[in-house]
Amino acid sequence: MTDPLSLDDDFTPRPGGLAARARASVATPQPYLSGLNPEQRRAVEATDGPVLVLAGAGTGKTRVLTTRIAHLIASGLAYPSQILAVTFTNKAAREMKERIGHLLGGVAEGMPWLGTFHAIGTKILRRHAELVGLRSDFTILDTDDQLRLMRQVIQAEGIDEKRWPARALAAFIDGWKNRGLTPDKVPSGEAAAFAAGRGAKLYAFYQARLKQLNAADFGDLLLENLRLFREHPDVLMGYQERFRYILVDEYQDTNVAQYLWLRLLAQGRRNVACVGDDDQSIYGWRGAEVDNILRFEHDFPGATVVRLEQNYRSTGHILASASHLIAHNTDRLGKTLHTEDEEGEKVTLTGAWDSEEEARLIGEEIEALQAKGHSLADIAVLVRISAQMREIEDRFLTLGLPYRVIGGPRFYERLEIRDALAYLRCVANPADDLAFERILNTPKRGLGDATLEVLHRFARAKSIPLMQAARLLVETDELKPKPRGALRDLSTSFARWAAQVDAMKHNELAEMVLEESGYTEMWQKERTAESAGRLENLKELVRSMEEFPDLAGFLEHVSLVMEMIDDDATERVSIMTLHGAKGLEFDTVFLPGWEEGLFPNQRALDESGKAGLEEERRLAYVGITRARRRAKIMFASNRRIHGMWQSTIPSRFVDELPESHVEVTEAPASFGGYGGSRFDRMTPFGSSYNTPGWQRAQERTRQGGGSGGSGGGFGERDAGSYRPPGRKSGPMLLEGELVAKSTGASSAFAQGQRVFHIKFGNGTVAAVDGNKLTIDFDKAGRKMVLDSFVQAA
DNA sequence: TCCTAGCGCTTTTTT
DNA sequence: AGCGCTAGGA
Repeated sequence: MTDPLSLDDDFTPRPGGLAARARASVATPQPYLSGLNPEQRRAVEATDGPVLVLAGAGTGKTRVLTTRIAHLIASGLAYPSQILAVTFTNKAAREMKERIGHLLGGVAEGMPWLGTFHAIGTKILRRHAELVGLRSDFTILDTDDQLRLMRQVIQAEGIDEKRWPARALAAFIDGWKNRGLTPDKVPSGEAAAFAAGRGAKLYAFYQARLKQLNAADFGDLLLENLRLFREHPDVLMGYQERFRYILVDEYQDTNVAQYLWLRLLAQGRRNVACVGDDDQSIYGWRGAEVDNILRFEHDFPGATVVRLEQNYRSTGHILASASHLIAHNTDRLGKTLHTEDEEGEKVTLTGAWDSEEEARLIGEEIEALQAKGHSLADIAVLVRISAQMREIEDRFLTLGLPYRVIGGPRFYERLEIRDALAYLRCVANPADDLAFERILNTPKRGLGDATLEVLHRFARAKSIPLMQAARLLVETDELKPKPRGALRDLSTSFARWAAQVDAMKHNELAEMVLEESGYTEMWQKERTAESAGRLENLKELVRSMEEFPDLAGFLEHVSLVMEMIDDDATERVSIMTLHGAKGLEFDTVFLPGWEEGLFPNQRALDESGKAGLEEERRLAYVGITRARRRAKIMFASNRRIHGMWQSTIPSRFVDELPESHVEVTEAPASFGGYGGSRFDRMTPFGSSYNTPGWQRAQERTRQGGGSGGSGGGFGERDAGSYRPPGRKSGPMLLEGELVAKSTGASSAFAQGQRVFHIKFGNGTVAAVDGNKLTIDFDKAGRKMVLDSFVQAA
């Protein structure tokens, strides 16, 4: 990367020359600007008015954002405290803070308004909580609490929970909040969709309960901000004044509420810079509005639009493949990425017989890379759905290949951690009913549903929190002696712990609470491998509390930052979903499971049609563009879905890859899934293929297994023996077409014909579509299969 | 109040 | 297949 403006110190500019003028325009040296390409530099220096930066994958998006902030500060346009910079994830926020720190030498700590939408929303809300009916120490509820609360609301309304599950209500309310809708604004049509028209009413009740509990859920962190800004223009104006510059990361992922929030704040000075990539919008299903980015120029007239198209991450073949694929989408602004990098290795495409073999191939390739000195940390396996991970993990476990699953169950979501946190929440905030309810009978103290019911009634009658109700209730004779004693113990314990909040160090207090409540003991008694792990987690929890000033600070961190930083330094292969991979990059990326139904995901197609397909395609684009040097796409012909083996056909995305940038490699023992009878051409006779299954297969082929190419018998898999050592998978292009393409030629099979399939047994052909057969199997039911998989019965 | 067998559901996920 | 929730019995 050369920059015309980064001058050598020895170089003396010719008076009046370009360099001299450039230098003159830059009053102070700005070393942070050097190394930016012209577009990046434009995005950084366009400080006045709205700016939209369309940043393709790997084009230096974060660099532009951080440099822009550094530039604003260094050139005196704003103090760090006058810059609002929002991201979606804590990780992105952390990274940005670090990088700004590097650029400016440690002032990142002075960026109080750099954070996630939710963190900043919380900060603002705490300052003005009383204006929206909360106290400044309000609790932030997680999904679990939310659900429990909604269940209560549904029950209180006498609605059948079977027909109208809390989950569904949660989804509705979430959706409404994502769109910035308060209960009174919910369109009547939608409100009617839940519980026969009572949707909006339930939403209103739920909101009222939140206020009673002095709590906010994630959606509220933004929604209540909107309400605050709308009802109190003076407050809004204060923030408009303060935030001279606003920067937004991943703008394509913003939902309506976030958009409205930004618009309100940006209305003042209009210095808003949004960075995003419409081609990487993959969160439509959770309310993200690609429209926000597509509409930016309309919303902010006179906006400067900068396209970053120079890719610094991937090789030519990888970039070309990704670009060709994404070009099949129609709803996009359109960018043409280019790279100065070499062409590199072609993207590989490999078909496997089934998902087990697919996992095995991945394992083998990784071991081969490892043998060549590649670091496992530079390798990732990206899957469409988490369920795909299991087989891959199993394989890695067998091989002893260290791996790390990213985005799995998170630390703060573990059962024992939530329980422990519930205890701490009760200590910190005795009015936290949801937390109290959670631990009332954990560990078992004989305080079951019956007691809880009494407690609830008592609390409701007196309009007091459960904790207080418990304290009063034990003085009455409403409870039987046994539960009364247990409840008294618990109640006095909490009083004792609460009295220690200011006296003790919070982590020591936590340890004491977990000990005295019998919670630790509960797991100690279990003595299983699992319980040992849980105890370990509890220790880790207490340890991690040290980093925070007090209990309240710790609890806030937990609710907003649902992650723990993993400091394990072992090099590992990363396994994660495609969604989880956004923003990351690896030298080598494996992309298994490119099959119709799985990817593109059938459900996405069913629920969202063309928009769903395009989002799936963007996901594929995100997947490929994570790779720096090697992208390896794979598909299997059989996959276990919900425990049942299913025949699958290759993803349409496979057809959409550009042939000239892709190399089709053969999976040695997988036959089938390919359009023609490649067996005749490909068989490496005289090689070390000599397993019984192989020989039987050869026999059958010689006997003439039908012109569709008989795959029968090739599924024989005696693990380990069929993989000929040392034989390299060779390229395989069939008549210039990628293997998975439908041949268009009609199949040798006819409707009504009896056929045999290695995995599904006998069946009858129900329909023929080119080389795709729909077969009603006697045992396995109806499946769609490529004809190369079956033979005449 | 607790335990367990059986039932139904199953994309993606942040905060 | 596997998990979480619920209902029904001990």
